[in-house]
Amino acid sequence: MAINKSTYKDYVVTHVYERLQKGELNPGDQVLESHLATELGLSRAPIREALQQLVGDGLLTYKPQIGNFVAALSPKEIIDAYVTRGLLEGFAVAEALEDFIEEDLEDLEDYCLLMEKHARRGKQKELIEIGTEFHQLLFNKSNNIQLIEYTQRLSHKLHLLFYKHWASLYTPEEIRDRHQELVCVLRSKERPLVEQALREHYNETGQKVARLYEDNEEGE
Amino acid sequence: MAINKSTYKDYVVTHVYERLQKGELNPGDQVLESHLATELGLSRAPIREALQQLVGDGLLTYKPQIGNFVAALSPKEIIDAYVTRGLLEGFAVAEALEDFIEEDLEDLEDYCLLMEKHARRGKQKELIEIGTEFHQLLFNKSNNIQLIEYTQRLSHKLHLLFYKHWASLYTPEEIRDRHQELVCVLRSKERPLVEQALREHYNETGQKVARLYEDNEEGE
DNA sequence: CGAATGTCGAATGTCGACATCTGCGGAGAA
DNA sequence: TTCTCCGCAGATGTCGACATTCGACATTCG
Repeated sequence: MAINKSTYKDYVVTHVYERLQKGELNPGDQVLESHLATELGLSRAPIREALQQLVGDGLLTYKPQIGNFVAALSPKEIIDAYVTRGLLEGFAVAEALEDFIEEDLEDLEDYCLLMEKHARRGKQKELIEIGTEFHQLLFNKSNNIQLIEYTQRLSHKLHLLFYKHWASLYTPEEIRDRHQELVCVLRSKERPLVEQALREHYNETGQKVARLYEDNEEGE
Repeated sequence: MAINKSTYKDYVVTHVYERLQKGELNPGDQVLESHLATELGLSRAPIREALQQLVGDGLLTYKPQIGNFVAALSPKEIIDAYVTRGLLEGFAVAEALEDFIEEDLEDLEDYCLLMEKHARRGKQKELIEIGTEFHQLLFNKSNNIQLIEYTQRLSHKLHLLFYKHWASLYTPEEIRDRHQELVCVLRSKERPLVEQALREHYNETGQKVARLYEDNEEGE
């Protein structure tokens, strides 16, 4: 696990991340403070702080006097989140368009091939890791702190809530082509094209993920 | 103020908002838990929860083992925040372009005139109120929950940190014209134009606000 | 006299206990 | 039998106290 920098809060946050990734916590589940407290050998204070941070990140929803629950996004909310992600990343990349040098683009192309390879071999974990790094390379070129913060948050939220589906959405060829096309558009250095391409990249994925959750209607 | 729904946390948050609006809390100031606790007659627990939420909203910055401070944005960060605001609101409006009916546009034009009037008479509070409502009308037409959440948050942050300058940035005529132009572009129903107009609307303001903070270099 | 160091006060981090509220389940009456 | 009401766990909300860490002042040595 990560180094225990200063407080227990980050440790608890990390722990919940892992529980989410392992699928031990699923959308709609209640996250009990006392349970986490005994599990980690802490009091409820640092647990509560960690949960509050997770609520701020959108991973949990908080109902006063009742508790915290793993976010259960409706199909519409899933699409909304992905659309917003596309908007943010598209703009971030467009703003930093001039900073992408040939070397960066070649690295990105390498990632495309790597993703295809991992997808073919069913190495889901590696596939997702490379995919995440691909997009991090993109929006981290921006030097707009505010923009990066929001993009990072949203990226994190989508990652933890939906990463488990990512390997089943596209065929290995599609994965490669979709990302390869982004690199091509980047090469063109045409700002509007870049923004549009990234928006559609995420719109498409959002639609697909949302379709997986079509039945579960838990509106309020 | 809003109804005190259930817990003290929201009460504390509201209290800090008011302190910020009254100028009793300024960028860089440390926000002491114990001070707030005695001031409100509460223990530190609900205070800490409220402060954490404010950190999540970007109004405070948190330094482990040291404390919470009112966010002191550098000029660059101010510009970044406004640019991001323009991006979000521009997209939100563009997405809901078809939902703006003539009546909405006329309401918006009324607001333009009202803003000019209040500005002329030095009614700062009313001016800001109408200005906020103007932009709320814009982005609240969107039905993208995720987008609205981020826009709302950022709007709130900028409001509390910089609203005090808003009346001194533009002349009454400029205020009217700037917003009138937004309505005109809205009328054109041209998506790219609308996005671009709102981006520039906020870019301009961001530049102006940032200039006010050019001296205060408090890097870390 | 200036700089490094020891010590003290204060603020945050954490804890365990109590107060309050929610939801469930059983007992009793129509 | 079924509906209603009451009371009981168990969860969150809040509190006061202790532990730990940071910053500043005072002291001491070069």
